[in-house]
Amino acid sequence: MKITVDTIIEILQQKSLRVTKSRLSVATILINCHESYLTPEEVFKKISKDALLGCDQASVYRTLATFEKIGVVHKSDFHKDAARYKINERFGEKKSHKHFFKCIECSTVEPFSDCFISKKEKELEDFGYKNLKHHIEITGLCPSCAM
Amino acid sequence: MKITVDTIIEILQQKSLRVTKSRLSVATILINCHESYLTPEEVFKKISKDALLGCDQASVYRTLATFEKIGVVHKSDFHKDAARYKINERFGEKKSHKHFFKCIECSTVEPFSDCFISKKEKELEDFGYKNLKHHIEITGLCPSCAM
DNA sequence: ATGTATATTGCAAATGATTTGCAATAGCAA
DNA sequence: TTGCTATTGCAAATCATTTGCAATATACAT
Repeated sequence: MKITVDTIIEILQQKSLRVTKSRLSVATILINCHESYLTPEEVFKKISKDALLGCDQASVYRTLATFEKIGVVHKSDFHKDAARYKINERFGEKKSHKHFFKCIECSTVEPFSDCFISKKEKELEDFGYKNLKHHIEITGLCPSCAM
Repeated sequence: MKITVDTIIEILQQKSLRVTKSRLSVATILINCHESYLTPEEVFKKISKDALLGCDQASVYRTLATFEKIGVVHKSDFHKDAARYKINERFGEKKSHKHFFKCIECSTVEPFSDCFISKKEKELEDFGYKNLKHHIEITGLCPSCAM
């Protein structure tokens, strides 16, 4: 099933976590931005712009950490400036992931598709590892910086 | 060839970068710790303990950035708390890389071998990308946290 | 060797993301 | 509605990293 705010409410209740305005606000923003990773600050700004939503910046951080723990979002540490979070589109079904290329000269970050790691994950799962997500970084010089 | 302090001196001169006490100090520490990734702070502390070496903490950061730019070290952004640097054992010959597994519960980080990404890198090289290095992260729950 | 130009350093202060303490508040179960 | 306590908002604290700037050291030409 595709994740919705209602799904998140259910998951919170199931884990005995309270359904609060802060959590609903963060959930709403993440679900409306399903296509991209957002920094905590971006989430906070989007919430602040919406009259129906509201959440303190510190609580955005706390909520994102909670959401990561319960598997609702995927956290990426690749961008050094700030963490990025993205909703797990298909919570409980499939793992979401993204691959990036980062140029060490101009810092351009661009995503690319294709994935060779699923095999490794299956291996780890056999050893008892769970909820695996992966992330591949390739750094180097992009064509324009390489010239 | 295996990299040495002398190799680094040559590379610096070749790039018209000055050979300074700070750079030699950082180079010495990195080469003596070829087995592991070090944070800038760890590099700084090791330098401070050695009577023959010396470098301000800010210069450790500047030097590591310089070394990354000229390809002498590999920088890893995987650990969120601080960046990690490791000497490129075989500068100019082969790319170095490391794969990690990080448990989102206990934060244990453990390396694993095997690499599936070389193919993707070759593809990127055909498009003009250069000096490619890669890094694979798998996060999730390790066996003891998964129980 | 000596002088010169400037890259690099050390120091201290600034930055900026993230975390934390704590009192006030709001979910939720009874 | 009441009571318990998880969660919040606010402000201050943290902590890795960066930066401005004057002092210094390196590399190169004389």
